[in-house]
Amino acid sequence: MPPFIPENFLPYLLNQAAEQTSLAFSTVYRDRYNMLRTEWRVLFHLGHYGDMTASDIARLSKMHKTKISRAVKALEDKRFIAKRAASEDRRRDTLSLRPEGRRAFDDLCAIAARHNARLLAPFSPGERLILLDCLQRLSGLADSAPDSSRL
Amino acid sequence: MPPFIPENFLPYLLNQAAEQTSLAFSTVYRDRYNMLRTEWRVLFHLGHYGDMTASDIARLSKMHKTKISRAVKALEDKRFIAKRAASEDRRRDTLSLRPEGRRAFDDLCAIAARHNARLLAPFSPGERLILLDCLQRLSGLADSAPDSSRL
DNA sequence: TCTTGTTGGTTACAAATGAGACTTTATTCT
DNA sequence: AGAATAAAGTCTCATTTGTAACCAACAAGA
Repeated sequence: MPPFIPENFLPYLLNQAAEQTSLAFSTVYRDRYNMLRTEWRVLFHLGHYGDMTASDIARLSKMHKTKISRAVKALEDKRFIAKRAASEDRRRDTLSLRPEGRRAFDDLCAIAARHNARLLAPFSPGERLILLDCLQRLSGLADSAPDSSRL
Repeated sequence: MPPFIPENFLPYLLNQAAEQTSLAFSTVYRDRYNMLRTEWRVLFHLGHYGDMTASDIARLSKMHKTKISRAVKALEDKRFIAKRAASEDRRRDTLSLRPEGRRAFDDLCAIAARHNARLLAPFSPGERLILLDCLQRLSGLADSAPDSSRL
């Protein structure tokens, strides 16, 4: 086990890495679409996984529901997404991307993909595989991902 | 290069991993010492690297100076650290741990080390090496670490 | 010396967040 | 059916954070 120094303390290391890697991209969605990170995340979930309710997003992204509620309202105001009452349960609203939101999603995704590639570029393919795998296990994202349950 | 899906997007992945891994430990310093994360970080820097000024901590940790200023004040109120005017430059204050702060640091460090070991336990030694190395490179922490400049 | 610019640190105000109460609708149990 | 419980989502308030202005001390140049 490596020695306990700041450079080996995972919570600290992950936080720093997260901030460093998020910085450049956050200016993109902020400057281009005046979005906050939570809004970009909600947009991303809807664009990637398709229509879903706020609580679906909460389960997937592990964000608190109040954060999502606020992001949804902001995205509605921007005309990026639309709400419609979910078929049976009148408590739920199904969220979906409007054409304008789809365009923003496509645009941002292209930039995000490039950004991600640049971030991963310094690592060897083997390192990339291990890094991503470790992070997925640490993040607990695989636990609730919709795709993994369909295997 | 891996496909661009949420589970491979580093900023998102790192954020989720950071939140997951920080959660358990944040309750420790909060419940035991009523500290915020920024306070724990400042305490940690002083405990690990020795006396330094607020701007030293800012450079090392890449935290904004207002955050540090507030954390320093809170730690002073808790009697964990003390300020004294830095020798020459009367703008700077050298920060140092009081005995009480040292005790808290030792206590929290022991718990943090155990926590870190538990987080790293699921990975093989090879994975650990690569994970930590990748994260250090992504975090930019190595850039300004005082030890690396002494090599 | 007297400006001009820079740095360390604090303060003030606006914006974002978290925790929990609250409303409405669905579910379960008797 | 009626009461109790739970879930989806919103709202409110206290806490935390970010941005920028600010003050004091230093530094450099005319």
